[in-house]
Amino acid sequence: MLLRARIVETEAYLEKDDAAAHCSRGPTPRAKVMFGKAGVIYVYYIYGNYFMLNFVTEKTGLAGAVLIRAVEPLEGIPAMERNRKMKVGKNLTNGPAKLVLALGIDGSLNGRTLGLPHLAVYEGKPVKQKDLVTTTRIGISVAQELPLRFYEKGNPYVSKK
DNA sequence: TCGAAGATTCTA
DNA sequence: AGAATCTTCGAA
Repeated sequence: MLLRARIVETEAYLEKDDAAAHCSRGPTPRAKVMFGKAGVIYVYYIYGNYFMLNFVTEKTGLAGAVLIRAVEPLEGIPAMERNRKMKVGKNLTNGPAKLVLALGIDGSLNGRTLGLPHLAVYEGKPVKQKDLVTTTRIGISVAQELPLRFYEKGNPYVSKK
């Protein structure tokens, strides 16, 4: 079953001067994959229930990742709805834990490199410059002032506060 | 070891 | 507005 979706909201987590990033306290057991090479998948477990999907962005030895906060479903939507196991409507993939569930992702992808058959990223329909909105990040208690959240203006699958 | 906090979501 | 739920990490 092929599932496809378009990334419409992301947040960046940096190595330097970003206390909200898991890598800010060095390569702990959890955060060490953030110090790997670009293109590695970082999936972590949080709040006793959810997985979050990130892609490592910096070269080996430097830390950094992009959190995928929301996607627009394109193909395999019935399967995604089944994966969510509840009534969802437009809430199918409009949040970081929701999209992980819809796409059938779990911790087994952590540390693996992007690519088929498990998970691949391709260049898709670009976000127009005028529709690219930059704001502060959501759900963190430190470094809240950094403008590191990016989303497509008007897209119904962007997460709500 | 222990305890607090957490890149959230759902229900009431 | 608050609970659910358990891993992670730093301090003791």
